[in-house]
Amino acid sequence: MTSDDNTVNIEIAKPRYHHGDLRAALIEAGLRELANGDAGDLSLRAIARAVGVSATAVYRHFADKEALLNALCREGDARLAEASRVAQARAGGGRAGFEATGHAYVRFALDNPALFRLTMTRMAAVSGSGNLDRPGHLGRPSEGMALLLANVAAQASPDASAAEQRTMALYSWALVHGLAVLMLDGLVPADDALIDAVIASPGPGLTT
Amino acid sequence: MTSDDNTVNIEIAKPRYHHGDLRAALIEAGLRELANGDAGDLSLRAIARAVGVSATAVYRHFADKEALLNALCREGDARLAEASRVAQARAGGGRAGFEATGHAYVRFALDNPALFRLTMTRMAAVSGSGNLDRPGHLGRPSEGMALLLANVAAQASPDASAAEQRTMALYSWALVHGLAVLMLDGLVPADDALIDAVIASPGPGLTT
DNA sequence: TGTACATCAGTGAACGCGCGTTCACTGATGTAC
DNA sequence: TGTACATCAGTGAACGCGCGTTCACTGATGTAC
Repeated sequence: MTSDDNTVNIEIAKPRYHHGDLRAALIEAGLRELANGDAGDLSLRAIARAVGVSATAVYRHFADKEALLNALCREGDARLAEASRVAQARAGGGRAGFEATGHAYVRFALDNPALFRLTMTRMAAVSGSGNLDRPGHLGRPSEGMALLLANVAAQASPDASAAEQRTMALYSWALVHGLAVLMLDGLVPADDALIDAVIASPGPGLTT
Repeated sequence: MTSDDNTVNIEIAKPRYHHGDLRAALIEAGLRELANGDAGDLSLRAIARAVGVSATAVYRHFADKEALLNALCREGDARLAEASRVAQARAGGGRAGFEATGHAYVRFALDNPALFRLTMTRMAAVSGSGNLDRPGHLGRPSEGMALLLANVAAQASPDASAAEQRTMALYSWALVHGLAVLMLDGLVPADDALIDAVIASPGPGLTT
């Protein structure tokens, strides 16, 4: 101890990961990276680094990078679903419910751009490809979409055929999804009033 | 010439790039790579390789990788515009024109998934951010979108305000764009009949 | 309560890879006189 | 028509980088007796 040690030499515990659920911590860190992050950049090493763990440690919990990303995809879907549930609870059912969940969908995308992209891009592969076409199913391509689609179905006129209802659901999903992506890509200003205006619009309808 | 040279030793001209417009050839090769390709993978070196030229040669024609990708984006937009024009010419104006250009938009996306993604993702940056909000403009966020939007505008009821027309245009764009992206991501089956059904649908409308 | 041992979640070094970009260069093309 | 020279579009070697993944390992934890 001959050194110029006039500072209190706090021996900071090495920022190694010690206790708790590393798997969960990795997912959390992945989400954090996505939050700051440009979607495509996300690397396994960066996530491990963010947790303070060697890259190798990841393989104790995930088969490979793909598996980690898939877990993030599932988490994104769950969070989108939660946002939808909250919106639904506030707005009730019917048209208001549709508009609320639709708005929540777009908002979620704008608030979590990289996560939203990753989620949607991987969803089909993660959950077995899109099942909007499963006969008899209105479609629950992901937990996150279930409420939005249910609201559309609830609105459909009672004499609509199953196919018509399906088309209606897809129509609404496409509308909201497209709005989200256009705003994400900067092709349309990301503006709450604009979101509402579009979702509330009667649309072009049929003018023959 | 002592070797076992019983084959006709055709001295194949080194597949170097010699004549013509390397810039154009690089763009062409980039499009080809995108056609087989998973969007994010596209590398400058791969494109150069595809043309048969050293990676370094690219810098004679583009400032950097970014500039090359931007050129591909512009080309994608131009091709989408061309597809729209063809569809429009076949269908004429009015509702039929909208449906035709809308279908062409989705088809283009399905036929050129990586190019479509790259184009849309970069468009705002390439052409100066989205200008759907330029006052007085219906919006021409890209050459490729102009026709679709024009068709929507032509359909709008004559007493609609500028804001209403704008909303209507965005509505239709979002619908078509969303459909394209959902199909691209495998969340919805990529099916021409389904495209038509959605585009022709009156939509959920207003049920109060 | 104490000891022997298996399990398990981490470690750091190392691998091979392809990337974007720089550098000094070369050889063909075209122009001036 | 011939020579000198500038221009320009390519070249290949090299750079530093971060990546995903493998490997043999270590040290703490928990269980059996």
